[in-house]
Amino acid sequence: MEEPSASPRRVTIVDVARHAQVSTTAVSKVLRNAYGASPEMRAKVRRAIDELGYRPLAAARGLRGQTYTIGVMLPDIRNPFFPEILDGITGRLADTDYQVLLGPGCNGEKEEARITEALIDRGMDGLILVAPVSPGSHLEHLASVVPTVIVGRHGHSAAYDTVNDDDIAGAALVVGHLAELGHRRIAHIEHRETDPARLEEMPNAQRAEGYRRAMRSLGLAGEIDVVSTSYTPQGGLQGAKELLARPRRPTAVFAGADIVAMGVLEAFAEAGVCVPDDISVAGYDNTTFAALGPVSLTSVDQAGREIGENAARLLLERIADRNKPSVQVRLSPKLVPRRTTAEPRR
Amino acid sequence: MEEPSASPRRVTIVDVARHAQVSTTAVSKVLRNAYGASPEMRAKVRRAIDELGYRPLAAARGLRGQTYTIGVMLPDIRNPFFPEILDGITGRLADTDYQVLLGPGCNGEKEEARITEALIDRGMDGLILVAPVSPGSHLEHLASVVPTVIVGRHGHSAAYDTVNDDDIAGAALVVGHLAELGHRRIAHIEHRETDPARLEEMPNAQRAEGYRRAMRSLGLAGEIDVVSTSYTPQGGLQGAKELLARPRRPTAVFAGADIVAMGVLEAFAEAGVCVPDDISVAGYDNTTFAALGPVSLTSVDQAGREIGENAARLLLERIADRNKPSVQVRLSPKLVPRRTTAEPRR
DNA sequence: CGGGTGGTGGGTAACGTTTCCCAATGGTGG
DNA sequence: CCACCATTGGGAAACGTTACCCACCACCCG
Repeated sequence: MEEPSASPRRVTIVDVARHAQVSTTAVSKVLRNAYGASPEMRAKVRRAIDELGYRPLAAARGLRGQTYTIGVMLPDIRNPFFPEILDGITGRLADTDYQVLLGPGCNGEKEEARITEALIDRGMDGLILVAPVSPGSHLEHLASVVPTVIVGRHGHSAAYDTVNDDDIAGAALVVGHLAELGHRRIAHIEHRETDPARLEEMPNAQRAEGYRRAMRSLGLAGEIDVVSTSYTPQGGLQGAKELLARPRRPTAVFAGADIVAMGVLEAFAEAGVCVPDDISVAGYDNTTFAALGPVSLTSVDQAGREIGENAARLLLERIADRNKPSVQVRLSPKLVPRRTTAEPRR
Repeated sequence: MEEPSASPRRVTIVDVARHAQVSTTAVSKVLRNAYGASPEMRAKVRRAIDELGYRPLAAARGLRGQTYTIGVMLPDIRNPFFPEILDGITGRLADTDYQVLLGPGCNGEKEEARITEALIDRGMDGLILVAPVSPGSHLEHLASVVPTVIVGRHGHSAAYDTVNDDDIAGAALVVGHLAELGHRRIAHIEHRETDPARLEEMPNAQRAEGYRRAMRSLGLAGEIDVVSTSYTPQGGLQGAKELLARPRRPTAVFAGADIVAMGVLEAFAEAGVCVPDDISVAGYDNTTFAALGPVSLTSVDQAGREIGENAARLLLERIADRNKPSVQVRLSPKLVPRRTTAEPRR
């Protein structure tokens, strides 16, 4: 009696070698485009590969050489900004042998460490970490084990490359836009940052700092009003409620991220506050959500695709030469004014 | 002269064995909770593992046994419904040794095949495919190679388990709700399905079929009006424009997915059509977007978390026993009425 | 004509883990 | 007291691929 679906043993490099009447070494050389194989040999081996439908097993490759796999970690799969970055990464990697795998959403330092370790254990050739919250020392450690690119986190290291958007400038764009419309009482909702070490490195902290600086430079230092919650719709909801409870309500709210603005808009709708007639609202990230008709949220565009492309490019370069000097790429944000911001009511 | 950051060789099972003064076999047994190790031995080995900070290398494990990795493929990372499923999966797997990795977004059969193959090449112990578009024969092939669970696709097989929501019933909920409000001219925007083989299996086709059946059973067969586009905001935009151009405009639109409804709402806003005063709009999936204040979209809840939990559970069972009979789980949808649906204007 | 030299091809030992076996021990029932 | 068994431990051969090195063959140059 035979197993009904006894999976037929996988085709290996040995089968290919036998079929093509060459050595396994030769097949391996062809697979890796390595030196030492004549054109005729290459053609013969490739034919055998096609005829047998051979596919190299990443696990076995990883034991000696590379797995041709890049691990990507996104902090929050729900934030519609991150898929843009991912598109940029996969786009840049599309015509290489590399394949991207994603670690699933994670929140918190502990979970993040678990996932980065899992990615390393699974033999990733390189890591792209988007807005990681781990302390810099841990990032350095990771980078010493495997080529790494850090996206969306300021502060740099000789061990890894970084790709960033200028969040200080982005915040200034928003504040400038609102001030130009005539607003003075401009409030900001930030993502609470407790760790002093991260205070300078995280984009959320930079946006808050950019807000403060811009307010000061416009002579609005006295109007600075920051609410600390989190970069989630719930954070926006809560922040907006706090602002509505102020004795002197702000006339404009700069939410640190579009998903925060989502919560803000919801809170205002519930409270019967009209946007932009009663209060203007601006977000950050220019997600697809912001562009949407019924929302039409003023936001800041970060060119997520470009960020991802740069990250992938730098990672490939670092995989090729692990000792190359580290690179910092900084891109510039653009304001996208829409219908949630307008002149304040007189 | 020494390398500045010459990555210190990884700790292996051999190091652990030496440190604990036992054989590598013994360490392996402890790692896998296998038979043949006394409690004292286990304690001794575990101590050595902790002291050395040993972590097993998945690639090496995969060569003989398991990699303790589950591959998940989502069709569209931008559709906010899918993270719910993912949460269910990771939740169910949280206190096991298994780790989830995601294949990045894919569209089209070819891309899907590439990613599933890449996941298999990378030694996944099991696959969870969400709403795959590949032909059934390809799914059977995959399932013969590696334990597989198919989510969100009707039609079953002895080779794999399935988890579904009853899309026919869900569509009926929406149509029933709109009819009860007094609507008769209820249109539907579907995701175009060209392949006849998939016509019965894909959720989008089932929703369209459910719409038709519900219309007929309510005596509204003459009012059936289906526009075929795609499950994207752009698809909704285009579909809505087509409907607005009808000589007799519908009074209600049932979009096959919330992201489609996003586009519909945008088109209506642009055209100055008021929702729900002029036209009612309903979606499907009950995404976080639908719940949002300024949107408040009537939708159908699919219990994505529960879907994911079931998928993960079934996959673990199938990994444990590859020859167990296949299981089909079917969950029931729930209507969530919100502010985009109302009585038609007289 | 001897000895480099550059272009080919292959043999073999890793890589880190698990699986398959066998050995030793001590207890147990006939 | 002998066979048998259950328990505990380890040796060694896989798993599929790549890295390292050596052999061979022309060919060219002095």
